Amino acid sequence: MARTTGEQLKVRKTPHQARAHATVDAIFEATVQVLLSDGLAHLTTTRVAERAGVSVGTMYQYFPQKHSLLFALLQRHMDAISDEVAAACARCHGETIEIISDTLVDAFLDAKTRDVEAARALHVVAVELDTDDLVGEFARRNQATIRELLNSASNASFDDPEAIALTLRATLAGMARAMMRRGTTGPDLNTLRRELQSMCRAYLIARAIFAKVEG
Amino acid sequence: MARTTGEQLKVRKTPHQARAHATVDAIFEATVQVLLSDGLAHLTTTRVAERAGVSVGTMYQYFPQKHSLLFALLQRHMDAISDEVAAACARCHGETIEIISDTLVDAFLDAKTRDVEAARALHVVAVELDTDDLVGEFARRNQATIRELLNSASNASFDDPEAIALTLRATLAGMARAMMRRGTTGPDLNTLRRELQSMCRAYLIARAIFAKVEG
DNA sequence: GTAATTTATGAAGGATCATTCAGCTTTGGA
DNA sequence: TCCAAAGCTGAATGATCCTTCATAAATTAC
Repeated sequence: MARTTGEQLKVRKTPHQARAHATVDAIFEATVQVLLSDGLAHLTTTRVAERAGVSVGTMYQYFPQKHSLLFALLQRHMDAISDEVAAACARCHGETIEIISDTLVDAFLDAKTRDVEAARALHVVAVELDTDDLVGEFARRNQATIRELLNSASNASFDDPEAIALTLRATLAGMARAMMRRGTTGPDLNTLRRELQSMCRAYLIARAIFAKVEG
Repeated sequence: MARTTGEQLKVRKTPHQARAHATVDAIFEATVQVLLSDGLAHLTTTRVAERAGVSVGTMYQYFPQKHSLLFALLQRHMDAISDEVAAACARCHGETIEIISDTLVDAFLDAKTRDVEAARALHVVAVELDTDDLVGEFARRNQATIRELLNSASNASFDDPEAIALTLRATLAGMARAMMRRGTTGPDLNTLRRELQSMCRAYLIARAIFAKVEG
C-alpha cells in the first residue's frame, strides 16, 4: 500500500484563473476515463495528462504526486455520495421507521448507482491506495447520518442506535456492491431493491421499541 | 486492470518431487507475508522469492507471471472459505429457517474472520487484479449454497430463493467487510454478530411462506 | 553407476514510468 | 501598453522491477 503522509497529498497550487480550474477539471475527468479504459494498474501520469490535453508538468503543479490525484478524486466522489444520502435523509427526518427505512434504501442505492462505471473504477482506487482514513471517514459519516435519522423516528426508538446504524450501513454497502458487479443474469435490479427494502424494514421493526399508544 | 488470458495464468510446471511442493508452499506463504508487510503495490517478484528463500527463477518455473501467483493464491483462499461455509450449511440442511439463519451467519463470519489479516491482504489482490470471473464464481457458488439451504428449510418455503440468497450473501459480505475494517472503536464484534443474526432472521421470516400446520 | 529428468540459480536485459526543471506563454490589472 | 504572476511545456533523469536463460545441482529411473 502506498503510505503517504497527509501533507504530501495536498494540492501544490490552488487554481486562481478560470483556465486553471478548467485544467483541474479536465485532469479529474481524464483520470476517471483512464481508470475505466485502462484500469488502475495501467494508469500513468503521462496517459492521464495526454487524455486531459495537458502536459505532465501541468498535472504536477496541482498534484504533487500521482497519489494525490487519485486521493483527491476519491474524496470528491465519496463526498458527493455522502451529501446526496444526507440530503435525502434530512427530508424524511421524524417520519415513521417504515418510511425512514425505504427512503434510506432508495437514497443509498440511487447515490451509489448514479454512475456505476465511475464507482467501479473508484472502488479499485479506494482499495489499492492506502485510504483507510478516507474510507473510514466516509463510512463514519454515513453511519452518523443513519444514526441520527433512526433517533428521529416518530413511532419508535432504539436501544443501540450505533450498532444498528453500522449494520444498516454495512448491509447497504454490501448490496450496492453486489448490484454493481452484477450483469444481466439473475434477479433484476428492481427485484433486488425490493428485497433490500424488505430486509431493512424487517430488521428495524424487529429491533425497534415501539412507543406506547396513548389512550 | 491486468487483462490476462486464462492460458497464461496456468502453472508452467507441476511439481513432482517433494521439495518442489515445499517450494510452492513457501512461495505462497511468502506472498501472503509480503502482502501483509509491504502491500500489493510493493510486492515484487524478487521480494517474494527472497522471503520464500528461493530465487526468482524458481518462482517463474511454477508461475509464468507475477499475476499467476496472485491469481492462484486468491483462488486458494476463496475455495477454502466456500468449502467451510458449504460444510457448515450441509450440517443444518433441513432445519427450521431460524436455525438455518443463525448457522449461516455464524459460518460466514467465522470463515471470513478466520484470518483477518490475510483476508484483508487478499481483498486488495481481488480488487486490483482482473478477477471478475474468479470473484463472480466465488459469489455464485456461495449463493447457490445458500439457495439450496433455503430450499431445504423444514418449516417454510420461499417464492424467490434466488433473489433472497443473493440478498443474504451480499449482506453477509458487506458486514464481514465492515467487521474486517473495524478497529476497537464502536460496537464490538459480538454485538455486530448478533445484529446481523437479528437482521437475517427478521428478513427470512418476513419473506417466508410458512407451511400450514396440519391438524 | 550413470543417464535422464526435475529443480534451482541469479545476473543481465529491457521496458515502464514517476518526477523534475529551465524556459516559454497567457492573463489580468495598473 | 507593459509586466508580474499564473499557468504551461515536455525532454531528460533516475529508479524500479518483470522476465529470461545459460548453467548447475539434486533426484529418480534403469
